Amino acid sequence: MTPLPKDEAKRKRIIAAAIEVFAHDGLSNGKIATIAEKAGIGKGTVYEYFGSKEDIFAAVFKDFFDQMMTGYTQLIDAPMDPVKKIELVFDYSYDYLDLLMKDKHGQDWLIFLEIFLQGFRDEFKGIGKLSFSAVLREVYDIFKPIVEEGIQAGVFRQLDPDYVTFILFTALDGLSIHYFLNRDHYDTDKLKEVTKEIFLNGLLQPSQKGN
Amino acid sequence: MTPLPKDEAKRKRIIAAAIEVFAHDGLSNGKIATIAEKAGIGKGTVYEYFGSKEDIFAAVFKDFFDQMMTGYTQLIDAPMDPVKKIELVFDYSYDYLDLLMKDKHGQDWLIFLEIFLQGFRDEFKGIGKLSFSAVLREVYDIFKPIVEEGIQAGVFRQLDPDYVTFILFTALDGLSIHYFLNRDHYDTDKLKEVTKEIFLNGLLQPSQKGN
Amino acid sequence: MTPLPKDEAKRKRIIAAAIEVFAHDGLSNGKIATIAEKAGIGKGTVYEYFGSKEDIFAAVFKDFFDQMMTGYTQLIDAPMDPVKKIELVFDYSYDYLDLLMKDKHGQDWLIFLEIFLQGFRDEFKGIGKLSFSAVLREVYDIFKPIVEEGIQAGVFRQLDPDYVTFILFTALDGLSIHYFLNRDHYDTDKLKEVTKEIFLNGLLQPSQKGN
Amino acid sequence: MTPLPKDEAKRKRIIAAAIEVFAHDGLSNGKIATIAEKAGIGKGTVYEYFGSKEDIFAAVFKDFFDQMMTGYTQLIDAPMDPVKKIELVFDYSYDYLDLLMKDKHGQDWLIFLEIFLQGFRDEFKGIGKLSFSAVLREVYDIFKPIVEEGIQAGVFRQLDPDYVTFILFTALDGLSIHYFLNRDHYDTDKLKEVTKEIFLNGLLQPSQKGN
DNA sequence: TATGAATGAGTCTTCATTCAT
DNA sequence: AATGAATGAAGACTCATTCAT
Repeated sequence: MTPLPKDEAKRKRIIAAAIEVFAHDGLSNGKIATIAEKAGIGKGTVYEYFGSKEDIFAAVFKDFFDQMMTGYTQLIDAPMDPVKKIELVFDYSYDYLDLLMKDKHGQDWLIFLEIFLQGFRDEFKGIGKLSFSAVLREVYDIFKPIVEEGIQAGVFRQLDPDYVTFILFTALDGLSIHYFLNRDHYDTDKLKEVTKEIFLNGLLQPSQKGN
Repeated sequence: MTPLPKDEAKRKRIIAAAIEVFAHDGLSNGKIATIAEKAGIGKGTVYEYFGSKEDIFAAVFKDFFDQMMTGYTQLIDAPMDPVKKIELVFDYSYDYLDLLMKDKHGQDWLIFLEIFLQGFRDEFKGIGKLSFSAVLREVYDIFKPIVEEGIQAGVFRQLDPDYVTFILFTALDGLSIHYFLNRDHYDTDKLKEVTKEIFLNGLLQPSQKGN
Repeated sequence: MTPLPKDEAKRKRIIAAAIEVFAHDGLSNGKIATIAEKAGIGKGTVYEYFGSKEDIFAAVFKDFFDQMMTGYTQLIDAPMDPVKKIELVFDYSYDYLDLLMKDKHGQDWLIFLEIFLQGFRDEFKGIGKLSFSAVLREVYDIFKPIVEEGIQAGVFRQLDPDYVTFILFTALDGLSIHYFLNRDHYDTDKLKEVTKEIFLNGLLQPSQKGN
Repeated sequence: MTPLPKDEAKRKRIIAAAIEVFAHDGLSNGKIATIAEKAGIGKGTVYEYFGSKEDIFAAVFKDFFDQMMTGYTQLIDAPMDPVKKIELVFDYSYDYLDLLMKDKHGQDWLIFLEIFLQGFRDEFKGIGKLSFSAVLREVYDIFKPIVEEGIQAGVFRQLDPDYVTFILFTALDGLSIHYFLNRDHYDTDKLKEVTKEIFLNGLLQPSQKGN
């Protein structure tokens, strides 16, 4: 169904255009015609690279997802003590969003949520091809090694690592979204400090305090 | 344009139907005709109560928002020490979602996000009538008194209450969404415990530990 | 799927317009927009009466079919000796086409063939909802009683009535189509005479000749 | 526009592919891309051999027409008495269709009708390049010599040969189409017998009976 | 006040055809 | 001569909204 990509650069251009258009107009309101125009190609050409609008959603999602995860996995895979990693993870979340927003189309990030929502609904109805909840759990698991390492080293409180990971990542997710929506109203450095103060103290063994 | 509702019960029925329909089909795919049918009225009648589909979005949003906030404000206004309040706020978040999901249409909650997204996009484009970021900051502020009280009483760490509030609420928001999407995979009581363990320790003065 | 007809007269008007349009432009090339325009209604209204273009094909087919068959069945059900009936059936075929062609849109008749062709192809592919070969055999059977009566009365040759019926009707069908395509080149009365001369002599017992 | 074919074998392959595709999908739904693929060539190459889709229709029509007529003309040109010829013509019609249907793509025959229909419509609108009614009359005329010979020899009834020819051929055409659509329901040999019984008796002088 | 028939702007998608390689 | 990537005109169908009853 989905045709094989002939020209990878053009495919990227379509995805970039799609992100812009969907971010500006919404998933439903974003028109294929606009995407084509913005990508500088004919309307029909879009269908040489993607089988349908929905396929574009999927590609956009994957693009965003991969890009975002790359940063985290690099952090997590680095040889470093878990406390430092946690700090970096939090810092990175803010920095990544700042980096995004420096870009002309930083707010494009929001369609990630919209695609996710739609995908989740489809999954719920049994229509979806992708299990978004499974994707989610995969994401949590990326952070689990840090937590496990910290707990095993006796640096973090002795809590169930699955639960701690869930709480950490999802809190971080909430933080990110709202920071994204409100970044003008907060000082990033101060926010970073307070965030780390709260989460590290929440996480660390009492004896470790003073860190 | 939007005529005053003559029959408040019917208006409620339309909103309820709209929530169901939008939750199942999405904001764009949800049809006025389906809403009318589910509400047991004629298609044209919907327009006697709402000026447009977008007005229904707004009404649905307000309905959800008010309902959700009511619970929190009751907690917050109660005479109680701030530590206890924070605990209750976290517990309530999980309980509220559990309560929602017991209902046949628990997942309807998700459209809240979708409406928010659309509203935010409109705001960004300067089209929106409502400032969703202002709404957001109002929400944060609901929680600020607890934080301020705790800090002033010397029970919470001496941090900027605005920042603490932001972090607390937005973390809670992330927690809630992901709990909603994954509640089958976690034991609620255990999750409550670990959540409170982390956040309270993150919040409380070292001397208060053991509380 | 197919909505219930609200206004039977309007439904008829749509069918009439569809016949005209399809006859002029072909099944595939005939546009819903043109049909609507010719019927004096909006494009969307067509879909209030028919679920899809294909549904219109079916309705047009049924309309034609019923109309054509009505004439034949009246003939066949009349109390009359079989020889006379056969004569009338042949005469009627020519007369009916002449009648059609007197009408401004006589050539519209041709789409009957096209719908039939498409339906038959769909049946072949297992897609079709209607079995066109079954319809065909039903049609043959309408004529069988005349043949059976003539054979039993000893007026027609002693041949298998199923085969005689098939040959008679299908020959008549070929005659009709070609007459339709070439009527300007033949004198109808003379054609009627020769047709009857050949078919009656082919059908009648030798002793009956001179009839 | 239509370039001269360079490779006659390839041209034939395209026509063969086109027949298959059109027969399976219909004239409008049959795609050039599918034809090219089935012919084992590139899409663009089709246009090296045919100027347009419509040109392919014409080529397909001609191919079919020539093939079908070849059989008849061979029969008709053979030195043989007219009664025998008529018998052979009828037999041949059934045999030819049986032969076609033994082939994997026997039903491809139907597109002949569809092309004819479209051509006739174009002729009616004054667009067509070919006069399909003229083609038709040419076909009738192929059979006329047999009829004339039989009448002149006093073997056939003394009727206008033009009319007899028209009736014979068009009846034969109807017979063929319906036989094609229903051949599973009839015994071919029996059908041949009854057909000849009826048509020969209809045609022959009474004194010739028993022939 | 309630209705639902009518509407047409709007959008995805298809595919014959072109043309640079 | 052969190709297939690119194209955009075209068309079925949807659905929010209107308005006569």
